[in-house]
Amino acid sequence: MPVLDAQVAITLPDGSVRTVARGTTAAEIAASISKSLAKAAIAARIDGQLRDLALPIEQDARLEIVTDKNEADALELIRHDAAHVMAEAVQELYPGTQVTIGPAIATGFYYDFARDTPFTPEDLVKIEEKMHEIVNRNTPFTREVWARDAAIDHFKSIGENYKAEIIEDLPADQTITIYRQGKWYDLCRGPHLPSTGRVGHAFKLMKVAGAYWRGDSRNAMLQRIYGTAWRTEKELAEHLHQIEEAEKRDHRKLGREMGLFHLQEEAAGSVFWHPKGWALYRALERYMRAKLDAAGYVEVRTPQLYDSSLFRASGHWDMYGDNMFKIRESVAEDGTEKYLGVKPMNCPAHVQIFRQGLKSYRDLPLRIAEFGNCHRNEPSGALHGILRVRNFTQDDAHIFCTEDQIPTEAAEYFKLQLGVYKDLGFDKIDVKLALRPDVRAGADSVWDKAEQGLRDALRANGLAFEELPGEGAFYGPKVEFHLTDAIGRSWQCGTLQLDFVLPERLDASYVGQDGAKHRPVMLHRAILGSFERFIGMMIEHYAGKFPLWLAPVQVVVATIVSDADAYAETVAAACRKAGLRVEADTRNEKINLKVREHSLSKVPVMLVVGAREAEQGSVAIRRLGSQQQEVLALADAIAKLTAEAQPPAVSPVDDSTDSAF
RNA sequence: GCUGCCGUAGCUCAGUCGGUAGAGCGCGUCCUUGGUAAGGACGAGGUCGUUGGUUCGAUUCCAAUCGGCAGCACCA
Repeated sequence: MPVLDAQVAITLPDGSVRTVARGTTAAEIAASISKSLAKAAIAARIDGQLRDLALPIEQDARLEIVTDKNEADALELIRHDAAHVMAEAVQELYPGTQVTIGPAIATGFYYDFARDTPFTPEDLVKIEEKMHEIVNRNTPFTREVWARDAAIDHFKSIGENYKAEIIEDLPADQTITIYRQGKWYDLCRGPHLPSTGRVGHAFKLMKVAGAYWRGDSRNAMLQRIYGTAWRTEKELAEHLHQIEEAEKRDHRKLGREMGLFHLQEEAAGSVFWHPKGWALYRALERYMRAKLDAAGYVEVRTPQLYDSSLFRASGHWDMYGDNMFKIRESVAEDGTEKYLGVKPMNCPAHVQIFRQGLKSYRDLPLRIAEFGNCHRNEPSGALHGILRVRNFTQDDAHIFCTEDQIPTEAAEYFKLQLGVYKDLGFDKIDVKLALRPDVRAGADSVWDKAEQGLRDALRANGLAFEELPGEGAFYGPKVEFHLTDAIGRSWQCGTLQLDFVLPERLDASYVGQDGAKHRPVMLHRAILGSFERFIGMMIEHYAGKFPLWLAPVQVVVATIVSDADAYAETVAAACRKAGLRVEADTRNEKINLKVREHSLSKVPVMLVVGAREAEQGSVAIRRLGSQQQEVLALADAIAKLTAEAQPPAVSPVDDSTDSAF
């Protein structure tokens, strides 16, 4: 056994080294540095690991004293401890409730409880009060190491079966630690703050909802209480304010207020696009079509209904049959039923187009695009406004190419896609690579190749990415593009999927230079994802205030006096002729009201006309959000607005694109 | 799909301890012609999500069902 030094060397962040007795705690070292640091200390970072202040240091180490200035660490600790405080509060108020897990999350924490009676909003108020009480008690968190079997037996004996189960499933070499706060204690890996008082009072319980034990829908449903917690009351207030701001942007609310679309129960999960919403949709579609044309895609249109045999062959019938809309077409005399399926994606259809006629390597890459209208029978609980619907249109395309062409095609796609996101107002994009799922088609060697292919393509294009094991599609890995919106929320939109499996299953082939048949590779790709979802997201991103080229109504001509009505119609007609989406507001209302209403409905430009403008043949331009007005001659105003309303840098349509059929 | 909550006028909501309902905004008509974020008066509008049950009587109580909201699960 090696002889242990009685002293250990502690390296502080400033590079200085202190020699202290073995077993000295970080708290003691902080105290030796300064009184104020000892007071501010909430945890320690020992060799990069966040640990308890009270943990004895047994060997040479780098040490950083964590205070609430270290935002990420402080929030993590406060939230995690708030979860413990909440669990204590719940068990104190509602004996018999079992605790399970309670982690810190992005803006707060939650704890899952097993209890037969549902928690009510009134219960949350009581729990919150009790939490404040526990924080005021300021009892220290203390760490204990328990023997595994003893811990299991103990938790079973007090009826905490979920806890016992958690311990049973911990790796054999894991130290079982228990944290105590006064009379209450919980199995926990730690670390924790020095005492409950350090949690502070900047927390609030937000909601209670169901959550499956271990996230598996086959398991019992627990009750999850969510809370938010911050370092200061100010941070808490800011967060609550941000939630209110997000609610104001809700696309369901704005969609109604702006007259864009509606949903109704007779067509749950499908969108009724109103004229204004459809104008927006068409503007986006027109832009996308021009981008695809310029990028050498060919556009197609494929059927909605297919014999089930196609989806059986592709694998979708088995994988996703429960979420497909199926129609029984006939029953044969022997009882055999024949089914049709409404297409839930476009890939098998595009393979059918590829398969028409013999394809040569000279035809590749073949980029088949479709604004593909799909139906998926999403579970009722999944539906959400127009963000998650049962009928949607993908900006879908499948690139049939050779393996050699993958890097170039991927690069072209990245370029196209990042340009589109930029044009649409998004410049923060996170890239993720979703790897093979447990249930999948295709041999592992094929998956190795596909995954590596995407990694290579991402690296070659300088895109940093995070890997997500198990998240890929059943036929191939996928690159996901997550956009960050104006208020910092993340939305998964585009994907690029590399697929060696479907061409095989649906027997797609081309004749190579060697005269033999070869399998093409398929790249599945979408930039927006679906128009419905993307538009919903854009409504929230822009808070309804779209750039001029996308705005559902670009211009409103508003009259001040009814004597200007005829002139207003002239102005509106001229705008319309120039291609602007325009409305004339000649109602017998005051200009104040008109300005207010059109401002609230986010119309970017108002052309105000009164007797003076009618007389001079001019318009007073008033921009949304500005009090300024600019009086211009009608022709000048139209020229100016028309120029501004141009969609961003769309190259002209290239009609010479080779068609393979 | 699961858990919880909810479904009253176009919208936001109040109300009925069981006796068929109200407000504001919006809408219509009229007055007002007003220069950049709400001018005024009057009026119309609801079989209280649907179906069934309990009851003399249900929008109110119960059940089922459909839909919505939050979260979970799912998301080719």
